[in-house]
Amino acid sequence: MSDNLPLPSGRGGTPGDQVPAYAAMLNPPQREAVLTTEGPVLMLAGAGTGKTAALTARLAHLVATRRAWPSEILCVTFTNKAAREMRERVARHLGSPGEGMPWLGTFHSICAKMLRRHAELAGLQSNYTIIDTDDQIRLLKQLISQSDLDEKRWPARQLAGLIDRWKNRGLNPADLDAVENEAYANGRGQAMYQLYQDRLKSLNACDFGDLMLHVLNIFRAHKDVLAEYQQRFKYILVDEYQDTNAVQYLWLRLLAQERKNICVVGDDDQSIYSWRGAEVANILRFEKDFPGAHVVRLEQNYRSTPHILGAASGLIRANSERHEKTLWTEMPGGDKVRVIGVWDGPEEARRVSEEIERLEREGASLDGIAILVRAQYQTREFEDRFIQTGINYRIIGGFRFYERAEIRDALAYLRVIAQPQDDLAFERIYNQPKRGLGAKTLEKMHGHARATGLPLAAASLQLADSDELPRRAANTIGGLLRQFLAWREAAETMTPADLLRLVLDESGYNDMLAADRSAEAAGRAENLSELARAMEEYETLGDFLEHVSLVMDSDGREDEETVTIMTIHAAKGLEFDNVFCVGWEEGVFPSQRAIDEGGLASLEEERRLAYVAITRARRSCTIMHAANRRIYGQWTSSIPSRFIEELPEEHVDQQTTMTGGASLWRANWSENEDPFAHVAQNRPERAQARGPGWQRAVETGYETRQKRLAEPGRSAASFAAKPRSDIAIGAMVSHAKFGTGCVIDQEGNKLTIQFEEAGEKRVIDSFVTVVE
DNA sequence: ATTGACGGGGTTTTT
DNA sequence: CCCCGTCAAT
Repeated sequence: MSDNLPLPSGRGGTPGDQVPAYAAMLNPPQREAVLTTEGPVLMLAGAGTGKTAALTARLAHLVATRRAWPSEILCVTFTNKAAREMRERVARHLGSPGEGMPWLGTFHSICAKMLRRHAELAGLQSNYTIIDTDDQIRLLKQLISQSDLDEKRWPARQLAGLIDRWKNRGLNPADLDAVENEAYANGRGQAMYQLYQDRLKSLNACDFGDLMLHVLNIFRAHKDVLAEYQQRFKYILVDEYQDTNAVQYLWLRLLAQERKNICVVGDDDQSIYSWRGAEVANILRFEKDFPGAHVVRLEQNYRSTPHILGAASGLIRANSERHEKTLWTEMPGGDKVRVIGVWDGPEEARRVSEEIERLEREGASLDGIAILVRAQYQTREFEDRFIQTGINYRIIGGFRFYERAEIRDALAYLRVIAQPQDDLAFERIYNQPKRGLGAKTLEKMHGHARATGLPLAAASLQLADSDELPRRAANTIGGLLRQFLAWREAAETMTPADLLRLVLDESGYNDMLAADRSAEAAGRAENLSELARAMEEYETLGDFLEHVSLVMDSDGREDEETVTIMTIHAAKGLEFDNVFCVGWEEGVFPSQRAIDEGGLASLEEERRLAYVAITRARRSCTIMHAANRRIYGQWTSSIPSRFIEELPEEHVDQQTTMTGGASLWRANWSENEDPFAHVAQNRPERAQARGPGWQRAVETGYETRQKRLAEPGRSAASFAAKPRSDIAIGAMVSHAKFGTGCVIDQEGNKLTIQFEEAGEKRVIDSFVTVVE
């Protein structure tokens, strides 16, 4: 730290030198990370150690001290959320809102921007389309069947996965070796990859992976372009460096190698995306890549209580490949991490909802509560329970807004307007709404397009003017394409939002929804108006389309307080006062796949995931596991996750409340002979004693049963729900929230009801009354 | 060109 | 178990 910059001393700072606001709140290592501006810097920032604060302060510092203009700093994040947050905080520091930093964004959005400027160097036009996985799969399916391959044997998904991985590694079709080539359809991997790339080019389109790969290719082939960016970016900052993949790493290395002012921030313990191509090795060998790198460790945690931190740290210590870190906190007190064993999944959900109600009574906000699951399917149980008890909840993930069918249809119309070569989009909507065009017509259109080399839409127009098609179909196609011509003209003068409304009207899409009496139609129409509303802030159609594919996320934020249910992956980077980690059982977490395949490495990734989960908690963390769970319809008995056993005993409060007591545990476990056999294998020294987790589970089993029996109404009714005798299928019932409706299915105490207003819902029978 | 029966597959997914 | 995509039948 050789900089002569004002450091805060005491309250006031050195005389005559005002402490910059951005530096005032920083601790010594953070300040070091901010002030070491020149040369490579590796910031190892543990969970909750204020790395975003340090990063934004560094940005502010670079600008405030005139080392660089905002436009000369490249700042890369992984998520739009992170980019947005960074942008806001920097603006606050610099006191200047507005654009400010043109090169702050996600890897993909920055590459998209670069690619727009140099599209021709990648064989594209600058208005290229970015296709999503859905389009990708559809395209690949076409190519596979055209290549006389059996899509059953060689699924498009598999090929898509391979291509994605190749792109993540920076490999073009020509770069594949024989082994890679063999990976698909007996040595046709390379050819199919090449075919796909050619096809994309002719569609003037690229996929997500291409955004990085094309730019990397341009940098490699055009030194002048690379040099321009190397000159421009005086400083480079990278967030979440542990999540970078090979192509991103290569891209960064090219950009940084001239000035070497690159600062990367990350935490190898939070690397949870290796299955998506992220390479922890990037962060582990940064010092080798950039000799003389300055390493700063942020270890003071500002988020969690000592017990939460202790539990998480103890757990992660079981991993082998990592930068050793010692997180500490000045925060006082707090409860131990609670570990609660329950009988089955429904009881788990019930316990969590009871705890949430308790927290509410204690004055906690629902917004500060999160339920973290390993996999999406686990959300179901909680959703059911929260509907029943009326706890506001929201599930993050699942389908995103712009992945819904109606949104994708609308976007397809807009894409065809913006980019007539977009065959994929045209194909999606040529018979949506139904126009009486079928596979036969499509086939002819494709054939003509291939024969003439024209885009699908243009070829169809020609075809419509010939006698190749039945008159009816020809008229329909001709009419549709004339509409597109008109819309394209309208796009010149209209705002994108108005254009969308016009298109939805004139295409008959709105009519189709209006005619649809099903429960979802109203919601779809609502989504489309929301889409139009979201478009209001964009000036051109092109802007909007890029934002949709790259930036738009579906934060349908509501004003009501809600509990958040989400996967651990989705929770990274977030924090909550009270966290419930559920489903900590072998086979669920760690997942069966991680246990079966991938060996130690994937188990360690699961453990990092567990670490991320626990460290989301500020004040309380509760870990749950069930003895029985229904997986794919089969009831299976399960044993507590090995991660529970790895938590340091002094930070854990075991509260197993197993219905039926320890005898049932043993009964369940006996099928598996020795539930902790793996522990014995991995840790010979514990073979006799078993782990503390096991001990705790057995010891507390009985006592809590007594408690349970003394508490009527809390028995494990959850797995013996009896249907109400006064309700049968066909009955008319009334529900306080959803109004009246007709019972269309009855399963135990769960009813599926077709409500007159609210559509089809699943509710619990005790919440309805019989009408008439 | 829309409907029903089957069979297969079913982690995580920032972009 | 349940959702999906594909196929055969109206």
